Amino acid sequence: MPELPDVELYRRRIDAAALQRDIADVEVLDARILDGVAPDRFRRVLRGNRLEATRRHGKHLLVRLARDGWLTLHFGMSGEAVAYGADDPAPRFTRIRFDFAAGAHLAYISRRMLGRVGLADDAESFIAAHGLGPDALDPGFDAAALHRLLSGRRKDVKAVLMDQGALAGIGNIFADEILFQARLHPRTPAQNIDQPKARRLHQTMREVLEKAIERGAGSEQFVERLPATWLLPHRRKDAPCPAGCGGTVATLKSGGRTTYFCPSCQRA
DNA sequence: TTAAGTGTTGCTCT
DNA sequence: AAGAGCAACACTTA
Repeated sequence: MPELPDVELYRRRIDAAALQRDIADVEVLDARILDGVAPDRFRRVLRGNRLEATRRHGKHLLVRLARDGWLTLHFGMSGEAVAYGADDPAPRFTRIRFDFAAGAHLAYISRRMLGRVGLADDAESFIAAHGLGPDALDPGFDAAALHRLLSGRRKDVKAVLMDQGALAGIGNIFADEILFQARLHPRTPAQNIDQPKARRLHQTMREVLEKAIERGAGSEQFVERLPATWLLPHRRKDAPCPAGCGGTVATLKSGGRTTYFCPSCQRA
């Protein structure tokens, strides 16, 4: 379930349960998940090491190691990081298991195998190498920066929001939610968004992402904890518009992704 | 049984 | 050149 808010939850899980503990062993259960590093080297680097600090950039989670650089985690469409107790079994679809000396475990889970885990020398160069734009919640990424980003582009606003090279962290679900709450049609050409609209979009973006983090995005109960006025709990074709406008939720395809929106309150 | 899915990359066509 | 469309990746669920 990993977009920015979900990855933020996984980051906090690691902070709470895995930081500053000696790594007794690491088991790579499926080597296909490793990006550019052989399982034996991965294991050698991690064993006896410690996770010192976490940092999130968009949907990427970067973990500084006590020695030898950074561990990089990306969760694809069906990934998760879960801490669990010494005597508990590893969750289903665990692809990498970290065993801490004190007995606790950390599981990197990826159901569809679309995530990637690797090692990097340096967080900044990793971000640059992946061509990532600023994190969507970076305080420096303000309304003016968003407006600048949108202004030269003919692409749909939704496509820009989801473009990790433009700004990092937003995927299909949260792009729909942000545009719904900002009352913008997903097909609006980016360059048609003027400064006041960009300001509103920016504020909505921050509110949605921050509220999602606060309500536990990535956890099982997340959707139930959301205000009923959000689109997310009503992502079904023909559902009544949760804003109460009287319209019905419709779908369209954008970039091969299903887009949910309310045609009556999100005018083009 | 078929299809669709909270991501990304790489290719093709315009 | 920018952008749209599509397949591929792997596997579950509706």
